[in-house]
Amino acid sequence: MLNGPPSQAGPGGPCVAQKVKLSTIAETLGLSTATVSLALRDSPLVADATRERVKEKAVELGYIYNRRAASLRTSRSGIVGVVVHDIMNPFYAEILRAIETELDRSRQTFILSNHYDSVDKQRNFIETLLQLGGDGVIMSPAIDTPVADIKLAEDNGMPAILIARQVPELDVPTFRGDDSYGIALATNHLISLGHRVIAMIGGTDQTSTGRDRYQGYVNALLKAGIEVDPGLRIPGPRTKQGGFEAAVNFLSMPQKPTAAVCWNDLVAIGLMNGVSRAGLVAGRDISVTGYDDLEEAAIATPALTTVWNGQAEVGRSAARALLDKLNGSSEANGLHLIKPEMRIRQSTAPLKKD
Amino acid sequence: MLNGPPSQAGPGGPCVAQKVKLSTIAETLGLSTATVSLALRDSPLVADATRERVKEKAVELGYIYNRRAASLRTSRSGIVGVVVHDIMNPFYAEILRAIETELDRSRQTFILSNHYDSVDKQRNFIETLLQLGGDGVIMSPAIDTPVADIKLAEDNGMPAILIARQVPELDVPTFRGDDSYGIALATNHLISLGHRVIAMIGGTDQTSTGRDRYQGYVNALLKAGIEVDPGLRIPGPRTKQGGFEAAVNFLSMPQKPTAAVCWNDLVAIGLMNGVSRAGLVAGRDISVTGYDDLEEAAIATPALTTVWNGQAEVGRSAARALLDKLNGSSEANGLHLIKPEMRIRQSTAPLKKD
DNA sequence: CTGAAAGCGCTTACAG
DNA sequence: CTGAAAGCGCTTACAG
Repeated sequence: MLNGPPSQAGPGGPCVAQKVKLSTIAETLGLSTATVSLALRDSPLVADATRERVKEKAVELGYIYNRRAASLRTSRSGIVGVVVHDIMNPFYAEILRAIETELDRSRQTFILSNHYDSVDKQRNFIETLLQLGGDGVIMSPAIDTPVADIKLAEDNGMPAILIARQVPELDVPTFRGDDSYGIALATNHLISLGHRVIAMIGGTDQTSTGRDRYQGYVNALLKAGIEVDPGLRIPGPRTKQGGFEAAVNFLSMPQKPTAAVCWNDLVAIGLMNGVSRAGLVAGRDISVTGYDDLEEAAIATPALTTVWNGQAEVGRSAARALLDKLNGSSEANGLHLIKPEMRIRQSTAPLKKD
Repeated sequence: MLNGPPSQAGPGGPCVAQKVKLSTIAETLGLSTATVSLALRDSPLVADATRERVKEKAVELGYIYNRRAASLRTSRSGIVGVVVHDIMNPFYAEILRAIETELDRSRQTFILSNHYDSVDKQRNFIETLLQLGGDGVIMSPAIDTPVADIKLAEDNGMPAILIARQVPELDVPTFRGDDSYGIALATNHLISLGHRVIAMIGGTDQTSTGRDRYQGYVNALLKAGIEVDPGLRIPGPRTKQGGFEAAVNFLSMPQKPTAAVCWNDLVAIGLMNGVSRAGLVAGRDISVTGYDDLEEAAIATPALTTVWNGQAEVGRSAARALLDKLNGSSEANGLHLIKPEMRIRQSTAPLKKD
């Protein structure tokens, strides 16, 4: 009992039988927990030699910092929540990638969730995040998100940043593309190629994005003196499947559209696949534009003419705005529109006169 | 000071100036925190009437449960970590969707991360998860994951479940498809269509999956008495881009392959896009098989012949295995192989005799 | 430069 | 059925 080997130094290095905590290190080294705590966080208050001793011992003992305990004390958790419609959608995935890169740099952990446009699922996520003491939340709000749900976060000290979509009457920082302008770019491009009967495929009026994009299409037509025919609109899911299924409908329209403005790249690719089952090739028999300029757009066949929508920029800006807010500044309130740009590839071509 | 209105009951309902905690509810109601705590968690120890009063007051005050405090006490956090190569890859996204569904049911929060095959990023994630007191981790291990990194989790009471990939000499529950068997299905399918010069596109030997798939392809050829030509293999990224770029290489092979077994659906779709730029159509001029049966495979053009790889099943089983472990049972150790199945569509066709 | 002590907001025995 | 008290593992003033 008296001179046996110290039980800590078992064979095999950092073998954690009893949980190692700050106080374990403190006792082993004959220091106070205060000093150990400061040393581990590189406080200049601690002597260099002491800091080294502490850090070495921490590694040796396999110490694991308990962030729950720390954040209970400091009320900063290092957790940021991100909730979007569906991370499987490459549009959001590209945004997330940029957010991840930015948050990693600040050593924030991020918690991800889909809401699939369920307001309940979204509120649930916000509540969980609050319970975990989340520092902030970046969200692409679900359709019909009540202002109260965002306020819930903000009132409890968890700032919110909005991406891709907007909630009316809310002054939180919001980053998204200028949809109305962007879709007009695509529509104008088709008009300049001689097209006059242009369908609009995909999307709904339930989101601000959906309304803006339809409006942009309508405006561009009107400006060119082309009559707007609501029958040329096929609303629907914003997915490849949605575009694929719209193809039959598109091809059987009595107005015989020669071009399609699609809600996004996914719909456009699906539509191109669909019409090609009928032997038609985009860029030859019909013209198709996408929206977003996903990484995939350039390697689609034919390569997709589309509108760059700045996913990476949206993600990066949103993350930075949040980090800024966490550090006390808050200049970023309000709407930040990113200017879309045309990307002309092979899926559009001049109208052939019969 | 004496008979002003109580400061809690400000106008506008649950307006949280001071942070509302358990003790706030307790004081307001003249109860102890113990009783309030039990009431909120539906303990049968508490009288029904008391429970109702507590719950109503909690809502009224806008109380937010502090999970950090609770988990500091109970050492269960309700957090599960999930780390995969890249959530933007639909293969993983489909697995994640199943995991999410399963964990939601048990009210576990999940934290997601990509490791992009960086062992450091992966270890970092595991450490963060430990610091947050994660209950468990589901991972598709990065290439060359050291056993020690998994042990780090397990030794600190955080069980690990492996998906899609394996770490040698590790007995943790592992769920994946039977790659060697599955790729043989695809190869045999092409052989039965008369193909003899069959290329293998994409993948590397650095993952167990990569080795298994190449081996399955080799085995199928040998069994059919076809000589294996290593020159017919084009290793590469497992992405659409990778398949797209392999097309040139594939078309210029001196052996003139008539078919391609692709590492996965993404590579296959990329390859089909690539060869179609040269005017060749899969299912007519060449035959192409994919692997995974992503949702996208069925709507590709041409619809992709592929191998169902059970993503949803992998995700569901992994999540259940983890939940079981957290509840004390641990029968699921070791490897669980899911049997792949052939899905024949339009991208493969009988060899045309010239 | 280091230590003693209080406290973050819960839950858990233990009493009654 | 309810309450008083200790403790989870940190950090933060405050002393020295």
